[in-house]
Amino acid sequence: MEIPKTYEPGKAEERWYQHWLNKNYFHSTPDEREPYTIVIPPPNVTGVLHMGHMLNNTIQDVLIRRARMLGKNACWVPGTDHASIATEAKVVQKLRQEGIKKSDLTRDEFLKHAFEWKDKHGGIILEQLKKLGASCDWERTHFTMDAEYSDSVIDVFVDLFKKGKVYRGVRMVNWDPEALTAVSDEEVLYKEVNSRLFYVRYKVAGTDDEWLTIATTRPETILGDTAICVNPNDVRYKHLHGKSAIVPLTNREVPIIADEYVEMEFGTGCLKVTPAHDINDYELGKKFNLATIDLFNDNGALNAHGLHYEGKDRFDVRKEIEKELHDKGYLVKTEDHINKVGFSERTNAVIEPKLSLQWFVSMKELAQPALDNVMNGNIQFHPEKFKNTYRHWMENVKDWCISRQLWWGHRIPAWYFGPGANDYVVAKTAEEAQSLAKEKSGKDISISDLKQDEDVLDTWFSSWLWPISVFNGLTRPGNEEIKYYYPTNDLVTAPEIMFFWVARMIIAGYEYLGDLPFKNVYYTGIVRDKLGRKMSKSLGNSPDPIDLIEKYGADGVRVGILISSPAGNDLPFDSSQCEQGRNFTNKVWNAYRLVSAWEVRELEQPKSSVMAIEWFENRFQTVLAEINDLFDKFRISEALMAIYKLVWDDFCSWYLEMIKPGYEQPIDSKTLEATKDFFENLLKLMHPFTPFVAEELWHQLRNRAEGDDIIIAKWPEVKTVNSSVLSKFTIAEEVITNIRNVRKNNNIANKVKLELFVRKNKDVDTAFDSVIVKMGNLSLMEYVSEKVNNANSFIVDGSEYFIPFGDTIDVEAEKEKINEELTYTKGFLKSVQEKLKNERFVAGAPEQVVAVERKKEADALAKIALLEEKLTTLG
RNA sequence: GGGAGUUUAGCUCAGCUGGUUUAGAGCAUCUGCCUUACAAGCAGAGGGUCGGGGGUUCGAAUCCCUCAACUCCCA
Repeated sequence: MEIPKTYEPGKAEERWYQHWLNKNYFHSTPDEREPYTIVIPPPNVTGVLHMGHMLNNTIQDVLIRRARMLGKNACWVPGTDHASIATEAKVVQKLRQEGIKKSDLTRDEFLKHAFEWKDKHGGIILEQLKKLGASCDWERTHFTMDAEYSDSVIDVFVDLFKKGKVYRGVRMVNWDPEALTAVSDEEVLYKEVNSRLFYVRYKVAGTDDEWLTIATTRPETILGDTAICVNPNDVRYKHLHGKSAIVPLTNREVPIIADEYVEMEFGTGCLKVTPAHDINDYELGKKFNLATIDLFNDNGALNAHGLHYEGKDRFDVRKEIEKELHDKGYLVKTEDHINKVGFSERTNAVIEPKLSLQWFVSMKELAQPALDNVMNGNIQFHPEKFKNTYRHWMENVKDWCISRQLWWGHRIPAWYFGPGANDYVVAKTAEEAQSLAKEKSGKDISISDLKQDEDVLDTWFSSWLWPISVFNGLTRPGNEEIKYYYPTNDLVTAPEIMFFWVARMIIAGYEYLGDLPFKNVYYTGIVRDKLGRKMSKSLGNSPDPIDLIEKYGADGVRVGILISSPAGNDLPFDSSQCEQGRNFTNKVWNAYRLVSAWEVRELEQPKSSVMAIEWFENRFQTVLAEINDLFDKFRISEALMAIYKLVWDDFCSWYLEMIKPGYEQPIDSKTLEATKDFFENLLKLMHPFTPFVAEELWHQLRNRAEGDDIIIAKWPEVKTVNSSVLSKFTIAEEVITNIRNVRKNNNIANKVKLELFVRKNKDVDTAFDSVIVKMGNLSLMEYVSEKVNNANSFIVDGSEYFIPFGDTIDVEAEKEKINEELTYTKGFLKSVQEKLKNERFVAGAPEQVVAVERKKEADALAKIALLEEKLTTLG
């Protein structure tokens, strides 16, 4: 049967994925084995796969597949997140295209549309993950709005409320006037924008013509001013302390207060204070008991406090008020100014700090165990540098605003029974709420009198329970699965969501199960394009992962994306890396083609093959130990590189060439069997990274019994290494490379057999001579006591090697080469000798270090002598 | 404004508590080969004063200080 010259991934991938599914290999149930668990960072339910997912999920699959081979009960839980803001925005947009306004729908009608949308687009991303080869336990697929999951979210809200950790309060929130919702601090992007600084003068009350000038970037908020603030140390304004100023246009009188918060150098050193519309002013307002005047409607237009500007948008008012201030003589001047403005991550609207009644989680106490257990190493971050960032945040943690003015999500289980600020209860159901309300109010209240809070919970308020709720750890406490799978092992995610998600999962873990949610957190980098830009939909610079898989094969893409992505570093992605990955799968494919084509016969095993096998055995063991170590340290791409080199360089370029019989020659069975064993072990190491081609060749290489699949094969065992074999081979390798160089320099074809004479200057091990003869294509290898004239020569490990080829030798070129080597060696010798001449070095450095330097000196001296001798011979 | 991190070959990165490192790998580059496993390949080669400056030390890519550039987080 003709085996194709290049590996064709498409069909094999589909076949093997289906095979794995049929065999139920991805499914896990608790048993007596050690569990190994990963919960997927749930992608947005309506999302599509992008390169960031590819990186993230490939790493998870590598970890889970290796764990499976190590004999652990591997469980990778997949699922999706309802992503309230993003999904609701998409549904609103889709309805708008159909001419339906959200405001025309009831909550139930809107949710019906939303669920339709979710059913249509939801889960596409999970199907895409299958193409990548993700070995998730699909029977465990969860969605953050599934009934039982939602129960756990509501339970936690009620519980935290009972513990006094959830409270309702007026707070300055980041208001998105477009989405008409509060957004969390983390969803605000600060950008530098060119704006203007307006210098406006306020009259000092009780004077005829004394003015003070303030500088502001937001003149439209003047109408909400309730104080002027100066620095108490500012001599320019000392006389004004305790006086009042008249706010332009409104003619309101406001106090002049003094606080060190004001920077004397900024602007004029006078700050206008608008507690309703700036977080710092709000704090000042609290401190000085100032009035707050809220100027804006929810949509960013001015309300009645805005006087004649009522109903106009904040940015229009900025322009108009500038003109009015100017016309009335209040505007002193304007300056160009660069300041940072917050934008909504979702709608890109300018965020308006706004006082609003919201629900909060009080974080300080909850955060403590989460901080401690990362700092003390119970939970490990990879790379560790992220601990610093984490600590900084956790030590300064602020209360978490968890209410969102949206419909898509978990509705807040608070029920209002009256107009008073405290006329509400928190309960899971209307019935419970009713009895609580009766109790609280002392009145007879019917269910229809209760009005449930309109808001939903922040999406992260459900995803922080992910590692617990996918095992129903809250709704069915202490169940078999939560006991078995929790704490999970490794979490693979992006550093951007360290606070949104990672920190909060840790908090929830300690609060609800008294234990960490995972032992290791592996932070991936951001996938960037060649120009270093973050890959994003809006830039259109992100390749479609599915296209890449079709072009290079899933294995090729997996290798391409992992080959240069150390933990925590950004990954500049270029599709040429996938090409490298595809080439790798093809290389292995062809190695198989070679091995499969040999005809076995009962032959004596050549010496060179015996040595090759002994060498590769040891080489494999060495690299295996390295790979295991790299995995333990989460240095995934380095582990991949080690495997890549082991397969390509050691196995294909060296080992197979060493044992390869001549063209159309048979092979002895011992060598063939050993080779197939090696091949199997290599496939095992490859399998986590390139599962498809590994499974394919596993089955091609040998006839397999039912169920003998590489996905559940046993990861190779580490054995002790005979390092002397390795060092002997290194010398043989160097001799062979030198022979090849002689061929190349003299234009001698590979087919032409050469003679090699060796003058040993010390004991030379001859174990690999047969390998040298074969790989160098020698007709003769002989040990001599005299140097050989008219020969190309080289020195390896103190011995001289001669290849007579008098006719073509280029004496000048040869001399030049020797001189170059001589210069280098002399330079090297000099640096070593300088060290050794230094008495303080000899006295101060450890004995071993000095001994090493002495050996370097001796070797260099011997080499120089040989080189100089060669030069004289050449004349 | 506060904090953290990064800076080693054209690119992406190794190089642990300073000493077999006049610095390694992969890719890219260059040269020669279509040698029947693979040109998606083989063989060989070139390429870095380790961001600049200063210091500690017998010895610094590695430790300290300083300057510069870039990145991220927080306000």
